[in-house]
Amino acid sequence: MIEKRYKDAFDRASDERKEKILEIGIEEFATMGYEKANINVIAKKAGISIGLMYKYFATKEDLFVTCLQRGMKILDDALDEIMKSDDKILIKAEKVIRTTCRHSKANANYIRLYNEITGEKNPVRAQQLAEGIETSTSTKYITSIAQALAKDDVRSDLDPRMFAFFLDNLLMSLQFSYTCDYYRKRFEIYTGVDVDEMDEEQVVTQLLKFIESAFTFKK
Amino acid sequence: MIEKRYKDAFDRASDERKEKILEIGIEEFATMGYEKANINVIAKKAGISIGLMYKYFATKEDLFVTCLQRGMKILDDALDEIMKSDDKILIKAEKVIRTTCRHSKANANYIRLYNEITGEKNPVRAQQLAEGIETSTSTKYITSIAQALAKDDVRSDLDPRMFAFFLDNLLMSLQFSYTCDYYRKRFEIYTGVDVDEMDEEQVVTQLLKFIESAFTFKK
Amino acid sequence: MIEKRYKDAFDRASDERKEKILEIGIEEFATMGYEKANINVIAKKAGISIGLMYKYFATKEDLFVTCLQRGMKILDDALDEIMKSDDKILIKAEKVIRTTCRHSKANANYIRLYNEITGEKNPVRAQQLAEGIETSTSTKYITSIAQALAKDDVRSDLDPRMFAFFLDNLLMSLQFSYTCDYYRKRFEIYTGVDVDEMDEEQVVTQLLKFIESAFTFKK
Amino acid sequence: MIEKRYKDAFDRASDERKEKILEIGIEEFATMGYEKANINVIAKKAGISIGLMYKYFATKEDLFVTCLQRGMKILDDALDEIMKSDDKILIKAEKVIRTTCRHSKANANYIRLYNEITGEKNPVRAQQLAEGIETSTSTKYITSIAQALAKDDVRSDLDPRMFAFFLDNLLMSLQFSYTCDYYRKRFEIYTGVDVDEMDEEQVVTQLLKFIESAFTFKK
DNA sequence: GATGAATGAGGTTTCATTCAT
DNA sequence: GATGAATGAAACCTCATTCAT
Repeated sequence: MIEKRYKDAFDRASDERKEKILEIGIEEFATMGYEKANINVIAKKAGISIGLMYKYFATKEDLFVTCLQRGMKILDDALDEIMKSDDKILIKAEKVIRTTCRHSKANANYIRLYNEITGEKNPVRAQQLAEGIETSTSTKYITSIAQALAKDDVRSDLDPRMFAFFLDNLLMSLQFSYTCDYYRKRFEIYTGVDVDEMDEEQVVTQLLKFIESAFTFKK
Repeated sequence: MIEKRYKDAFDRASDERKEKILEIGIEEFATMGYEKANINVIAKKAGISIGLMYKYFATKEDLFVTCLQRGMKILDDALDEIMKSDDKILIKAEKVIRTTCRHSKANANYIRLYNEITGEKNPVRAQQLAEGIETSTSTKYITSIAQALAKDDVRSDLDPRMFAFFLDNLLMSLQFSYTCDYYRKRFEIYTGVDVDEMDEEQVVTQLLKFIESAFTFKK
Repeated sequence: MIEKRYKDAFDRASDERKEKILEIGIEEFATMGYEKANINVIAKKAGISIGLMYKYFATKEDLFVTCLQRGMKILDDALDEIMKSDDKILIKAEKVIRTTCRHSKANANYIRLYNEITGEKNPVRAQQLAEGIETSTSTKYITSIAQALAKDDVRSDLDPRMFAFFLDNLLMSLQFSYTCDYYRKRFEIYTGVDVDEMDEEQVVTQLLKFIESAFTFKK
Repeated sequence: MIEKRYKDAFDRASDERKEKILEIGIEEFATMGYEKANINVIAKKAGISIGLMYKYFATKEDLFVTCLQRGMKILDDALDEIMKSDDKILIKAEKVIRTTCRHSKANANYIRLYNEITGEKNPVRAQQLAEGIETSTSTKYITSIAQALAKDDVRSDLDPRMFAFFLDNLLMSLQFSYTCDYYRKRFEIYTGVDVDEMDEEQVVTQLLKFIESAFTFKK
């Protein structure tokens, strides 16, 4: 997620304004979806003219990607905090799960934006987005697991990249279950409990048990 | 997914035509997404007039849901086959994973339709869709796991519904990784290999190991 | 209203079927208006196929006109009954007013059809319709008044045709006030009473008084 | 007829443009009728794009109502002028009739719009329209008559509201007879003269005589 | 006589983007 | 820098009418 997708003029805008535009944009894209979100409406809600919006962003897509980048950065920073600690991998895992639950509730719209792009139909855009978003996260997971593997903290017959992949699948699904309408209902159908009523501790404990063997099982 | 979303006239159409319309519809919705899919284009590709299309389906949404129902039925039938066997749960799991891989390749568009609805933003529709689609699958998983639990084939400190939920999260993520552009790239970023080049056996083995403790771990 | 606007096949249909088609047609045109009425819906409600409908009527307009003719004939017959009596003109007037009130309630849909055509925008069609419908009624009024004039029952400085015109204006407005949504509300705004709650006798009395001078005033 | 049915953007348009749009709109709705009038055509004739039309009016119906309001205001203002004078009621009546004739010729399209809504089939809309349009006129008539009644200028056994109602029925019918195709032909059938050839004085005189007793008759 | 599947032109409405001021 | 009026392509949906059976 390196490439900037806004025009120089956006840099020159006041922080307050930048903040507002992205906040409103995230809100709108998250609740309406990319296609149904209306850039004129976003401009109006953000208190700027549509003309100025186009001085800041060349296209609707650019605005969307910039909103997305902002959301992803916040999630990534949180993950960073956890992953750079010296905790044992099992402790890290617990922290990550717990943080995932909390963040999903606190930053629901960022997760919804993320969910939005997982449905991207244009192959080129999908690839670019995936590269920008997944590379950083995956690297952190893979590195952590590889380190644990070196320390013999993890069963040795598991491929660390596959391990990271499965782990992130579970976390991603959990995020969506906290934030996206379809996934929320699905969570309720499976567990019998609305996700907002669900005891967070229960989720953390159960998920940890579920993946326990990957960390501790020795042949 | 009980209620029919097509008009009686559609029942009276030839099987060949029904087939064609749904096939084209699935293709179009899967590749374009719901919003960008164009009913007039679907009608033209299916070789019927737009007027007739509306004799068959009252709205674009009805056509979409009918396409979806068809796709889901096929996936559900396949799952049924596996789940009603007497195999031990670990064998079932292996079969399900393997079938998931195969089906995802063979029926990519059905999975893409499924992916499409996971992004549904309208809460009411999202709930209806989730109920229609997830109930059947979840019931099968939960039942199988509960039976295994009764036979002591599974660690007893795991909630069967949570277990089923985590399991399905992994399978669902796998399906999308085989079929949806964003998830495919993500798969490659994590594993280092394009999903089409990936040895299916490797995926099955690694995923089985990942979830092994859930099935075998005893305190 | 001489010209027949249906095909020969309609004549050959059973009376029951003819009845049904016109009844449903009148109902539909009266409640939906000409433009929004749907000929396919009329056919379905009447229990015949749309194909057969077009065997009976060449166009939607022809069906409408045939429905209209039927409605007008019934109203005209009732008027005939009154006008051919030997009553004094003032008695006739009272009878006509009273009959107008009753008929408007009993045959609301016929009146609504009549109201529908008073808005006809095509000059040629408007003329044809007016000729077909108004000629018969106007002749009756004018003749009656002329006879009364000859007998000196009516003030002599009034033109009988103008007299008839004004009289019919009042009766027509009354009909619409009993049957058409806009006119009904207008009636309530003027009189303060919903037309269904209004005492019929009150209407008859007041209207008779209103036009009294035309009949009795002598210079 | 209080609530505004246009968007703020319409207020900001130049007077010339507002004028043009409403003028063209009135013309189009008056000659084609609501259903057959085409917004795209109106926009084109008014020299603006269809997109801008929808910046001014949210729906076709809103455009129609705004056109209607404009037409009604002009008619209402004219009536105001007459009614607020101190003339005796018989003089007022004469003036109103004469003005009605003139206005109907000069502002035929306004009257045609009015005629259009008297056929409204949707009960809720019909009521709203009637309230917006008839309340003001009826109040003026009823007040004037009640005042005359107090001054004993009018026969006392007539209900002023009924009186006003009958009076307006005659005037309304006259308006339509000058402007709407069906009513014009009907006028000719009754009087034997095309309304454009008819001497206005003759109409005024005859109508005054017709209603004379209401004003002058004493038991 | 009777059916109803089939057509397709045409209408309303949306919204990303441009550009003159 | 900032505005917001203006554009117009494109999408969904309706329905009178035809015609093969």
